Amino acid sequence: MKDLEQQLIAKQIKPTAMRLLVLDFLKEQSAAQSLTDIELKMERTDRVTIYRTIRTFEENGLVHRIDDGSGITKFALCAADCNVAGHHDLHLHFYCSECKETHCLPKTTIPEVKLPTGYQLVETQLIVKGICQACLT
Amino acid sequence: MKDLEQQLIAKQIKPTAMRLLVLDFLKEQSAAQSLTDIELKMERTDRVTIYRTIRTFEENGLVHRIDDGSGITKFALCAADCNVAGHHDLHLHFYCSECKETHCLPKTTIPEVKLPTGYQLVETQLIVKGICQACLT
DNA sequence: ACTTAATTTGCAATACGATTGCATCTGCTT
DNA sequence: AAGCAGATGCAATCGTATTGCAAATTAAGT
Repeated sequence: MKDLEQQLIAKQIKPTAMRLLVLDFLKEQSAAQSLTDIELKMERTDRVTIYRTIRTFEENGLVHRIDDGSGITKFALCAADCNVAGHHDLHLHFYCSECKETHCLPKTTIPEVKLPTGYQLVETQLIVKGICQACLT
Repeated sequence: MKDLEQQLIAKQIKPTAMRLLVLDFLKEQSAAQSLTDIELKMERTDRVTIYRTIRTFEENGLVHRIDDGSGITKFALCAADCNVAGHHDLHLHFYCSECKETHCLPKTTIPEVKLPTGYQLVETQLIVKGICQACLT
């Protein structure tokens, strides 16, 4: 548990019991989780607390928000080298229309986009939909 | 008005008064519109009717749905060469964090993405966030 | 340990977009 | 003109996101 605490402290987040539990939970997940996912899969939880915990995590650059087009916001732990200032998702997200799970694909980089003149780019977000490994077999 | 009717008929949509009004409205917009946008900007409208009208348009490949990450689904007319079978957005969408408007940038094509083996791609969706021309000046 | 101040947590309540059910209306067919 | 199918409008519901407030917990000082 000590390492979880350290991880929170490193991001200037006070390590409360709840936060440790949520962080621990998120670490075990391979797919991005919605608030409802977390609420249902964890025991003895209050939705609002999860909501605020995740929001704190997000503000401090510990998790990033993913909008995979399903209409439900999901969250996943940031990579170790994420920092608060620019923790935009530089990797793409894969949404499986079969199992409805969303996975981060950090290995796959986002190709650079050239915008028409006059547009100033701040963030690029790439969602790829298809069928994932597990569902293909 | 005749051309609007033709446009609906060409997509196998029965040209009712409501549908002509909505199509006409959409044609005048430069930015993608949410249901609420349409409801508020058009007069004498019922949200549900707009909802179903837009859904019909979408199913018949007349408009496409845009999830720009704002949490609110928006819609825009498809380009002329869209067809029902594969009217996935092959262009990218630009979301201005200043004016909150979402514009289609049909001229800018989506770079090809190479997925890890085992993933089967169906659709690619690219949202770029930043500041648009109008808001920069 | 004890008190106090500041966060955090949990419950209730609200806001809002999306969606459905159903009754009515409209327009076309016979 | 009657009948029928689809379109429309209203009421109601669902689910997620979000806020207010009081109780509980944590951190800090004595």
